[in-house]
Formats: sequence, structure tokens, C-alpha cells
Amino acid sequence: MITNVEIANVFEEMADLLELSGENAFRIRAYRNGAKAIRDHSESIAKLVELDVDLTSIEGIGSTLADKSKVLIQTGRLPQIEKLRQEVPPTLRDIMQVPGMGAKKAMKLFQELGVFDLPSLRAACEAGSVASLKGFGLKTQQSILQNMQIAEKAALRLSIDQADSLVERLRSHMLTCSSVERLDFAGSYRRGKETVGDLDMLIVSRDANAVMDRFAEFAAVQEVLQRGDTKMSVRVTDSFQVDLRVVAAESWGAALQYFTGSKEHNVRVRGLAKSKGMKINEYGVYDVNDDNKILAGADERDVYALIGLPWVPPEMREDRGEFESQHQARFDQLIQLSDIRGDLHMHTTATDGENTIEEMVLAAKQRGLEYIAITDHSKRVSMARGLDESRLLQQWKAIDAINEESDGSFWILKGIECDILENGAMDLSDDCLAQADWVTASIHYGQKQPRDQITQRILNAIENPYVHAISHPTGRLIGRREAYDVDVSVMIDAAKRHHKFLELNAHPARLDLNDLNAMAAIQAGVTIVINTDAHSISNLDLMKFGITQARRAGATVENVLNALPLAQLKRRLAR
DNA sequence: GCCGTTTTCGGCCCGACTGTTTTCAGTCG
Repeated sequence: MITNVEIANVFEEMADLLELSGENAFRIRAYRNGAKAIRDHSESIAKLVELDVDLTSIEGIGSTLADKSKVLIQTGRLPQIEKLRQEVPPTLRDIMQVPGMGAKKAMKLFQELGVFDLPSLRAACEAGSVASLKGFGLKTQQSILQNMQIAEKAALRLSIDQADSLVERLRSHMLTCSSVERLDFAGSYRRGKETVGDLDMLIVSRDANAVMDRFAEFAAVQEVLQRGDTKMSVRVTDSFQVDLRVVAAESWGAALQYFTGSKEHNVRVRGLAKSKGMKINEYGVYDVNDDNKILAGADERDVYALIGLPWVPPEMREDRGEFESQHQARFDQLIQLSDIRGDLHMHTTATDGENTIEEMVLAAKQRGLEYIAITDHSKRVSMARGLDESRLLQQWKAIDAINEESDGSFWILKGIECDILENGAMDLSDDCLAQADWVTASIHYGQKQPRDQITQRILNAIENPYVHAISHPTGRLIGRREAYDVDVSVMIDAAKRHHKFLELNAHPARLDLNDLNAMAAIQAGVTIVINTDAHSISNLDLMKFGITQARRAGATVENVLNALPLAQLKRRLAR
């Protein structure tokens, strides 16, 4: 069955091809909006069509896109896109990925020079024929050649922890400049996206020149891409772009709002402002009839207040329901790192962890936790010297001994990360699992199995009375390995029915469940558990990335198992 | 192509920077 992402990709291609053919900009936007609506939709569009649900009930999908979706689902093809591909070479889309190249330039190159893909673009630049085109010139030709290398690395995005460390280095570098009065980072970093394509640094200063000079001195800067009066862009190591905006103090809030995005969120915000007779830009909120009459700008909260909205947490600014009042009730209650009382997934030297139980306990206490579960691998994970029944029972005996000496302020749950075998059975006997305080079930092998099979394996685990949770439920590794083909909505339904928990694995390479799946789980009434999957004491600090992802999913304290105090957790787990 | 508490027609967010231009188009976020 065709997935939402696949349908969305077809509409994205439609939008690109229409743009290349010089179509009406709003029609193009409608295709892009439709693609996003479908990509973000929590239910399978194909399934909705099967059930004869009216797709126009989805915002951004009108009768045309609904019909096209149906055709695509039922036939696997879309005649309109095939016709467009005849008229416009689809490889022109690759050219549009080169920074500075849009549809207009790409089409001109195609029509005048026969350029249709990246190799022919390179050849035309090297031959010097691009520079002679009207509207292009030598500088454009040079920057195209330079930027093509960047296009080849287009996939490069920083993971959230890499971005975090770059942010900290930039912050300390810039704060040594006395002209910096206020500094923060906006963009997708502030929204807490799992990967970040660039960084947006915002600074209040009365001396933009001094700030920009200091910025240029940052050690990792490889090239200054542009520098104007208020805006400067640089490329740092590995082709990553950092933008700087210098703003006045009275525009700080408006600029923060503007540059945090998302683009889709801001389109809605500015539309709301317009409907109330106001205009919002990065400098402030203005009376639409009087550009000199500034209504707000210094404080981000005032910007939202003027258009009748509570302050929207940055993680929720994705146009995924934050404009509806029933979601706004959650804004103040989103989960925070300080709400977390325990961590229910970690490894020790018994398998592939670097630290002993005692060391993990000490590190957990130092981080203010009340409880942890030790969840080493089970025997199927032979590479990690996974535990068989007898070694596991031995470990639990050791945990009992430590708990007995405890004053009750901290507790270790006897846990196991038990593999779900390729045949759907659990790696350890029910008799053994029944003695655990906490069983989290994982798939590590047979990840390439077809959808039905791998979904059934997870269903088996959920139905096992001794399993509490499913760990890293889709198995993806960001930028390295696709999720296995599990039917997430079926998994969520089963977890809800059997009162089981789904993990939001906080490791920045996993963040699994992702934001949309976690949101779907929460909205279905499933409680999630945010775990670090720590393999060392320092890994316990990864919790914050899981929290950020959970906030993007709209999680409040009530939705998160390990926000419960120990006594309540024990009651919740008691069967 | 989508949408509707002024609208079923006529809107659809808005400004900075660059390169190529003599006043602006294209691109980007």
C-alpha cells in the first residue's frame, strides 16, 4: 500500500515541475501545502480512501488533490505528472537544489543551453556559456560551480546533539564581544527538530559591524557567504551554514518569532494578524493602515498576544494544530527535563555498557533521578554478550542486594531489554520474564522482514503479559538506516488495548518514536516512556533530546510514564 | 489549487541580499 510520504513526494515533484513550467505561484503552493498535509497526517491516506473517507476534510486538500490522491492510490500512477515529466526533464529538480538556483534560472538554462541535470550544468559552466546568458554573468557562473559541491552534500544536516554543541561554541565565542547585548538561536534548532539544516543566530546590538567582525573570527568559519547591514551568512566546517541577524532591542521578540518559524507556522500567524488589521514582520507588529504605529516587537509573548494566541512553545510551531484551542491547553504543561523521575532503559558491563550497575546508580542519583531500570540485552544479541536466564537471574540478585541496602530514596528496577526473535517469540522464557520488574521488548534482528511479518512480531510482544514496553519501536537510525516497515498505527492501537508503553528513545541518532508517531500515540491515549538507552554514565545526559522530541509531540507530564514518582510507578506496573 | 465570522470570487506573508541591472528579478528563509 502506498504510504503518505510517497504520495507527498509525488505532490512535491508536481509542485517543482509546475514551478519549472512557470505556473501560477499559488497553485504551486497549494501542491506543497497538500504534500505537507499528507506527510504529516497521522492516518494512512490509502487506508482512508479504502474506507471511503472524504479526503477534503483534511485541511489543505481540496477536491483536486483528493481526486489525484485517489488515482495515485488505486492505480499507482498519476497521468498529470507523467505528462509534466514529458514537458520538463525531472532532473531539472536536481539543479534547483543548487543554492541560488530556482525554477526560473533552471528553466532558462534548459531552454537556452540545453542544460538538464547536474553534469550538463557543470559542463556549461566550465565551458563559460552560462556567463554569457542574459541575466547571469561571470559571478553567477562561478557561484554555481562552487555551490554544486554543496548540492552534492545536500543531505548534510547536523543531528540535534551536533547542533547543540556548535550552538554552545558559537554562544561563548560571540558573548566575548562587548557589542552583543542579547543573543539567542532561532530556526529549527529552537524548535527542537531532530536534525538541523542551518543555524539562525539572533543578536541585539547597536554596532552590527563589530558583531559581524567578531562572527567572522569564529574558528570554524570557512567562508563568508554574504554580509549586509543587518544580515550575514557564513559557511562553517563541512559546508554547514550559519546565519546571523542583528536586530534592535525593540524588535527582539518579533525577530525571534519571525526567525524561529516554521515557515508554515508563520504563514498562519501573519494571516491571523492580517485578519485583525495588523501586519507582522521581523521588526514588529504594525497597524496595517499606519506603518509607523508599532503595536509590539520587543517581547515575543506580546506578538502572540496581539493576534489572540497564548505564547506558543517553539517545539509546537509546525502548523500541526497549535492554532486550535484544544491544543493550546497543553502549552503550559509540556513535559520538561525536571519532570523526569527515572530512566527505564540502560546497559551495564554485563553486556555492551561501559559502566557497572553501581556506577550507573551513582550517576543517576547525581542527575536527580529517583529510579532506574537496568535493561541489558538478552542472549540473542550475542555480539553484546546478551544475558541468558541464569546470568540475568544472577544480575537481579545483585540488584536485590543493592536495593536492600538503600534508604528508599532510590530504587533499581530489575529489567531486561528482551529481543523479539525473528520468528516472533521472545528471546527469554515467560517464566523468566515474569520475575522482572520491567521488560522492554526490542527488535534488533530481521529488520528487513515484510510489513505484515514485522508488525506481527511487535504485536506478539505487546500481547505477551510480561512485556511492559516496546523500545525504539521503529528501529530507525537517523541518516543511516530507515525504520523497519512496521505498521505504526496498528502498533499504537495494540499498545492502547493492552495498556502497554511505547518508548521515545532519547538517543539523538534514534529519537524513536519520532515526533509525529509520538504525537499519534499520545493522541490515541498511549503512555510513552522517555529513555536514554545509556551505554555509559555520560549517555544519561541524552535525556534532554528525548524531552525536546516529546514536546514536539505535545507530551505533558500525564503522558509520560517515567515522570511518575517511584511509588506511583510501582503501582502502575503492578499487575 | 485552496478557502470562506466581510468573500463561492478573489484573495493567498514579507523583507534582505545578490547580481545584474540603470530600477529590478530571482532566490531565500
